[in-house]
Amino acid sequence: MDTSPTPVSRRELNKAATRESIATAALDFLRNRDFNAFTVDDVAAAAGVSRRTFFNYFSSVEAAVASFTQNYLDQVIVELVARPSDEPLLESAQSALSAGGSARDLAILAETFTLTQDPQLARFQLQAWEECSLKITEVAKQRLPEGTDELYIFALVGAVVGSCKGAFQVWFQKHGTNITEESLADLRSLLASTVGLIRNGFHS
Amino acid sequence: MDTSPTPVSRRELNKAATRESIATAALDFLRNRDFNAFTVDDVAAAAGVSRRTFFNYFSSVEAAVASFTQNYLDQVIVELVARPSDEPLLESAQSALSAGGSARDLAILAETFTLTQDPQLARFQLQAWEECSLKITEVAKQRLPEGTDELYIFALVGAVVGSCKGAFQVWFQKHGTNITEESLADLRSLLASTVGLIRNGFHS
DNA sequence: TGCAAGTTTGCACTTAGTGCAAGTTGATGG
DNA sequence: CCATCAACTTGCACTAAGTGCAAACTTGCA
Repeated sequence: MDTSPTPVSRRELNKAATRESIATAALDFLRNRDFNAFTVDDVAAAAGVSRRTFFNYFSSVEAAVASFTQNYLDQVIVELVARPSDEPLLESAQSALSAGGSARDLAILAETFTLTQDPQLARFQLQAWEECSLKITEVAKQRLPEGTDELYIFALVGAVVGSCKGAFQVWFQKHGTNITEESLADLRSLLASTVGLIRNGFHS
Repeated sequence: MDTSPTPVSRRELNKAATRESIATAALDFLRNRDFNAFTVDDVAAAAGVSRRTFFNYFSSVEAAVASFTQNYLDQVIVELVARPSDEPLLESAQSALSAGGSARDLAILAETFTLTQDPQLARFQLQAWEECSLKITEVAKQRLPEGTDELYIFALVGAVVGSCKGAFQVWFQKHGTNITEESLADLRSLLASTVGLIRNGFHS
């Protein structure tokens, strides 16, 4: 457990570090400067990398910032596919959401709900959720019995992802980026309630 | 009914015509050329307008194309707020969705599910749905009894919008951009089923 | 008719994003 | 340890996006 089972090459480590460094630099600029008061060159310089390398990693500053949200949601998907495949889908979803991704990524995901004054950034965040939906749809198609109605699958995934996004927003309104054991417990509770509503219906 | 009740000035008519002309030109280019084989200058020229004017109306080609989706969803919202305010929300939603917006906007909305190979366009489409969610949230807050749980509202709106988006996708997979009385009836039926699932639950 | 307010346009400028070729760095086998 | 190859980084040059500004033009209104 102490030595990583997959021997990670120095190359991969470097790439990961560079990626991280760029994303962090981008986030810092977004936090501290006015929304449009900096350029890609600034971010690249702060990350200790050439402008060209920046674009080798991300197609824009917004994409770099959205990578945190991507990471978080990807982690949730990993948890989801790790669930036993005979477990009911909504239970798997709730477990995966409770397990969650890294606390740091979650904090940044929450923070980006405010940084979303910048419409271009908002669009990239939305795309992260959309890709999450696509991946979940794949999982759902494998889990649900052969020949399940397409509408059921698409509506289910859309409803789960859409309402959970809502739950994250409500959670952030209450707790801000303040991640503690209590606030995380509250998040789990909100997500559980949400999944419950999806399962049992909103009954208008 | 023959003369418009609100006297629309020539100014407004001109602006609307220009806007329409630009959006249509943008859509045509997207249909006929390869995704990145044309520029804003091309679109502006085709619309009979200067490059600068293009940017007075839309911030990008993608925004121009997404305006059709915007229009359609805005129309649905208009239908929604027109419903009696004592009607249960989910019934209002279903009626509004059945009434729908213009058939042309709907056809284009459907079509954009394929044009979505272009990620930047996809992001603008997602933003249209997101703004739709925001507006519905406003309506929901006014309709639901004072003091309704925030989570309930956000989850409900997220679930409705997310699952209906799914329904539109399923519908488009079946019918393409072919809008007939039959296909529209099928769309209404799909949306009704979807709202039913939201109301009564997915029961995993 | 003539003035005020709203719209369009051209121009100049900064920045985003990309292809390409040359330079650097890490992995690998002798 | 070195030679070699593949992967990664960088600089350069270029196209096109997007914006501020001021001049020209349209429309509304008295």
